[in-house]
Amino acid sequence: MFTLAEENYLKALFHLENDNEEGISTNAIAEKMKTRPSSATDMIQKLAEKNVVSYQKYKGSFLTKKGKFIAANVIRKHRLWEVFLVEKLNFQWDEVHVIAEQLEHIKSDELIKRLDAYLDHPDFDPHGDPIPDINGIIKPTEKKLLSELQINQRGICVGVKESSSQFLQYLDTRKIGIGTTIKVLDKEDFDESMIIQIGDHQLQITDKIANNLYINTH
Amino acid sequence: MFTLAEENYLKALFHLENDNEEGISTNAIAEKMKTRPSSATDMIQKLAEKNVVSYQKYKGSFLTKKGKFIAANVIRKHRLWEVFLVEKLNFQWDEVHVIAEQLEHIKSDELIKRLDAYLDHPDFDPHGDPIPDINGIIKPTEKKLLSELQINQRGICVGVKESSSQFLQYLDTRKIGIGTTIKVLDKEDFDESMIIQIGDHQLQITDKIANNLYINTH
DNA sequence: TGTTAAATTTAGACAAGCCTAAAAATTAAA
DNA sequence: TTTAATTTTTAGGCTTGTCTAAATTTAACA
Repeated sequence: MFTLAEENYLKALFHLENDNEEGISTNAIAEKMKTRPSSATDMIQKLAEKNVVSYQKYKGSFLTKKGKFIAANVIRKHRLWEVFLVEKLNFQWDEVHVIAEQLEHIKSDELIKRLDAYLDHPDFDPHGDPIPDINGIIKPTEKKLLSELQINQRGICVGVKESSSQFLQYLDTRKIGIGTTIKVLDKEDFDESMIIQIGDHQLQITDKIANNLYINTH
Repeated sequence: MFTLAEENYLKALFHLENDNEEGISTNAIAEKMKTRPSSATDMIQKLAEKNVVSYQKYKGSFLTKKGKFIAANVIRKHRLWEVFLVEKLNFQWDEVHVIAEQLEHIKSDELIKRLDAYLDHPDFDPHGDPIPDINGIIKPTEKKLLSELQINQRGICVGVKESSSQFLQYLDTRKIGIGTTIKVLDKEDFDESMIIQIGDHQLQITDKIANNLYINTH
């Protein structure tokens, strides 16, 4: 069994591995966990003892197979709870993260099994991030940034890159959410802004926005 | 803000106060919390520092007004989650306690507000225990034990006294649950067993069962 | 009422997870 | 390639919540 702190470190390692191909540096872990490097060292060494992290002094760390499974399971729970909070309790998608950070640590396989069924086995959380299956497997999705779309191309919004509260609220006020169909009407080479169609209205957006929205074009 | 351990002690004190009119003994607290008396002393002293418990050395403890409010709120969360688990996720009523013990510590007033609304503001949990309102007030209910009913009297099962897993399963297999109407057909003075009517079938029950079921006769 | 017995508290320790300060290893730069 | 900068680890400490063992207070009984 893993403690709350251990689960959070495993989750952090899982997220950091996506970027880095090398072993993850202790400093990077400390930064992600908002602790001191010395604290990260302590915990990494403990997790290595438990065979969920592979660790060599001064060389960085990465998750073992077992570690990946446990981390994916925590992330699975986090994202399922986020779906619950948005779909059933009508939270806005920018309000759910903090609460899901607590709910993800509730220990009961049966609970998650039933919650998953109750939510009709969702594949994505409200931010468009994929929900790992019960074996920790994440289905790869071929999503691209809105900025990569050509004029007249259309697609469905499936997620955001950076989910800051401000950005999510920006999207909400403009009626952009997961599942929203977006069509590129025009692109301006000069400043990389674009004009897009959402439902029956048009909207001009900056490159910053276009670089933060994931689109599934099929 | 209170830690998980602190909340659990407050909850224990709340439950123990119902029985004892006097200050609650340190030993009783330790027994309830399954710790040593010395540990209970430590925690009680800390809670007294925080003004949620009134404590005098060697004299026992009781909750202050503030302590009662916090405890009732934890219990409110526990019972609301139990309703969710049974009503929405189709758990059996004897399976939900352990999970609710974890969920009750999730910190988000908004979450509980929405959960309460989602469950349609229930007054009782699946065991028939009343759910404190947002101010920590528990509506008093005039329930009596099934054993106190007279022949030909009827009432609705509103709760159980001891909710051991065995007992709850005994009730489940005999189709007795919260809301079940029970009518006393006969009482045997000799062994205090009774014959009761449930729906369209009759059942003989021992005094032990009759002393464990709360009935609302109105 | 004096003397056990029981209940309660204090003292000192320990594990988890964090910290600061200092030492050691690695990497970068001159 | 030798020194300086950076990264990482170690050492020692702190808090929370627990424990055991010992001391103290209260209760019980003869």
